[in-house]
Amino acid sequence: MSIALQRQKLAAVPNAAAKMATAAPAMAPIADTKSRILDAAEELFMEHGFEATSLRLITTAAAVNLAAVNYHFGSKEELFQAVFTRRLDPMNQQRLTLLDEYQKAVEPSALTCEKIIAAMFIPALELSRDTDLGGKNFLRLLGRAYADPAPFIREFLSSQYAEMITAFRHAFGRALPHLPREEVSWRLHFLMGALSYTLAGTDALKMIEKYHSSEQGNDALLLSRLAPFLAAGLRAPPSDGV
Amino acid sequence: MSIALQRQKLAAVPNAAAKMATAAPAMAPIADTKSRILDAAEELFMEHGFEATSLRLITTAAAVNLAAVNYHFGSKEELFQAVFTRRLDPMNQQRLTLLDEYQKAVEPSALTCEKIIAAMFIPALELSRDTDLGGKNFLRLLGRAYADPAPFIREFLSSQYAEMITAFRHAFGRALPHLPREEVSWRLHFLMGALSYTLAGTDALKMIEKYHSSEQGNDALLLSRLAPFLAAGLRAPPSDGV
DNA sequence: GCTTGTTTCAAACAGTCGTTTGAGCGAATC
DNA sequence: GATTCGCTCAAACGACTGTTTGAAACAAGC
Repeated sequence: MSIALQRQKLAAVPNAAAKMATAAPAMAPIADTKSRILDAAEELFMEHGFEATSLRLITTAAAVNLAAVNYHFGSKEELFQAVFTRRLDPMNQQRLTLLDEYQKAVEPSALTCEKIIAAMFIPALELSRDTDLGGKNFLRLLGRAYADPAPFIREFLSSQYAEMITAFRHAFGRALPHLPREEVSWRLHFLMGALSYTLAGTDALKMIEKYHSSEQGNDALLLSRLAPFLAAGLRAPPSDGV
Repeated sequence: MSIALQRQKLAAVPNAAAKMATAAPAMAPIADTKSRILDAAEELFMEHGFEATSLRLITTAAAVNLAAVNYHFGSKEELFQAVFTRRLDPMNQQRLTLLDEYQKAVEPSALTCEKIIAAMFIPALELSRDTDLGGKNFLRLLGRAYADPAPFIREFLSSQYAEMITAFRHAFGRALPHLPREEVSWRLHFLMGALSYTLAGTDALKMIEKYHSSEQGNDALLLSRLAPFLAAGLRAPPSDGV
């Protein structure tokens, strides 16, 4: 294992350089091995889960050799994490940027709940709209991962989310000054639940198909349903203890 | 496979009779093989998921022979379903009974959203309070299963839930007559999301520990946080399209 | 042309998986 | 007392798992 990792790490920088050099002159539309593996893994992990997806299934779908996964990523677990970082990192960064942008526009007052919710959702929705490569697949995969108790998944996700959650809890705290901080934490928790469940489940997609047969703007529709529901919940009077 | 199933089905009734006969005179506290398997499976499926939990792990934890699972349940999938039916069936039945009871008390007017939410949550909370055998384990397992895309899990769950969901959608429709039926469906969907995420995640338990160090009535506390949030969301003015 | 370094390949590794088998157990039935 | 029935047991089945290996393929640098 350590040998393979050393191999990969040593290879990393020269590999990237070589990729750039060949990518500039040639306009071959076929993705490189690493990307093909990531794409296939994203879809298959979503479909079958982590444990039930074998490397042979992934490498066959990606049309690469079985050993390529261990060569490029080190292990199956590291491949799984790479699938997440590729999309999650930019998405959470975009959320923070958007939140900051909204905040600056209304300074020095606080943002409305609807605005904060939009800052959380729009990057996720844009990702799912980005159909060039399985955005919807990824959101469903993400929703699955939330419920996965595997330690390496939970630790990885909470570290990826820590910064983003902190910023949004702060924003909601400012938007809801009458609410105890503890209550804010709880409601942010419920909000994340409704969000991940909606984005992850196949039910939401079925409902969209049922009521609005494949028209464009499904994601905007989803937001327009979800935002009023959540904003009203956030603004509810605090519970009076037990 | 079919032979094992026939075996099991033929054995079912005489087995139960023998159990009753031996249980009456002897007061042995050790559960029978079938229950021990279900208990161990419930905890281990929750901890590791379906695919990552091997039958050898389950049978070792239950202190029974490896072949006992296939003998008593037919297959690993059928064991998984048996784990769910044991708790889910009574819980959903209790939800319907409670909803009916509440409804009769206020006839002919409609129930409040809070009452309907309580009818959904109290049976779940009572199950988690039932510490004699892993109630909390089961709710977390259930939350995981919601996000699982395995066809046999999804079909099984939606068939188990169909009757309950229909009844509650009807009740919410009566409680919110000004809301379009489509909007009611969406909000029930979001409600289920916040619920399952809260009950399934380890985060909720951590938050309870953080704010209220292991006092009794955690479940009531959870309900008192969740109900106002959800009820306010349900009563929000309908969204005005996109 | 030769060497170096990066990537791909077929093949094998040592395990684990769910399931099946047939022998054996104790208790109930005739 | 012999037989049947429900149940448990150790052992094995073939299939599949993630990972490793050493040899080729290929392009870049001297």
